[in-house]
Amino acid sequence: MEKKETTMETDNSIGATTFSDQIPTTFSLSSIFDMSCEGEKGSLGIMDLLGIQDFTPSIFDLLQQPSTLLPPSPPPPLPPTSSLPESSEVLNLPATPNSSSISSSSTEAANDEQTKAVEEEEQEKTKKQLKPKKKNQKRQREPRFAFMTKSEVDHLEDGYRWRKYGQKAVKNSPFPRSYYRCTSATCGVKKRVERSSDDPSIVVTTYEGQHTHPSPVMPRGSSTGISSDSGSYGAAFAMPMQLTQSHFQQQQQQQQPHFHNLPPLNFNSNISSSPTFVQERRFCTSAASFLRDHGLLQDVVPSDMMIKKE
DNA sequence: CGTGTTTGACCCGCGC
DNA sequence: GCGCGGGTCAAACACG
Repeated sequence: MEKKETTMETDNSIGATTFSDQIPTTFSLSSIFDMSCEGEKGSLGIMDLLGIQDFTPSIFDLLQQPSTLLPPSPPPPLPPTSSLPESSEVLNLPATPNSSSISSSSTEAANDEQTKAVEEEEQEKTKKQLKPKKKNQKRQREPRFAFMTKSEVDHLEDGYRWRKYGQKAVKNSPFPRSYYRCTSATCGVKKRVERSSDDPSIVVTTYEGQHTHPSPVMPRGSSTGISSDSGSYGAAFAMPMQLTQSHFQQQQQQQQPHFHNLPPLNFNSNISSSPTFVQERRFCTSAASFLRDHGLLQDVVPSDMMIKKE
């Protein structure tokens, strides 16, 4: 296709370079939970799943009642998780995000070799039948996590480098959905970014997959950065933290030597005093309920931030 | 030149 | 089986 003058000035094309100028003055992360229940056909209902109508009226009111941030419906029933790769979608159980025993990580590692073999077989088969660029293999679903972020920018800086590989119009929404992929060659993490049609100030970011590498953006993040054992959970959970830190970096125009990828739910006291972080803590509260079964969590999350969701 | 974005085409899964 | 819509690909392009 002949590319004409690219006059696309979509507000979602904000790059990392311009992001710093558009840091939201108010950043309110509202909720996070498993999006694995999101069906292929139902992805359009993200807002519904997220209960954004309930969210919209007053995030702060809701923040006063963390329990209201929980998904309106209980987590989807877990199909028997055999070693089949298709089960990856249901692996986003409340696995320990900050421990190496994360189930999705180990399971995925175990599945990886099996799935690779299967994939190669299928690819070889289908290569002859289909265009090389297309794969006939069953699409595998990584664990997904969605954030609702009150922000003016769509693409939130989360410490990783992303390459946009697609943009689609969303049905019943004036805002497009953008597809990003981690630029690391070995990392297949993707994320989707879309704006709520109900409340344009709300950005829904959905992470899919696990980072297999530390954050490349953070200068000293390798030691405590998000590694394979935290994966997407880490990315997902660290994102608001990083944004918060980035936010304050922008505000204070100074470098913080500890600025790096934080492990999930590793609350850094240096930023915990900020008003924004209070919101982040609320966010993490919601996340805590999400991860309620994991021992290490109690070590880093104050008990009053934990929610029993039964 | 390397990296990231744009965008139309294509594939695939699902509902009817 | 067909159509719709979500998701992905990849060439062309933009930019530093």
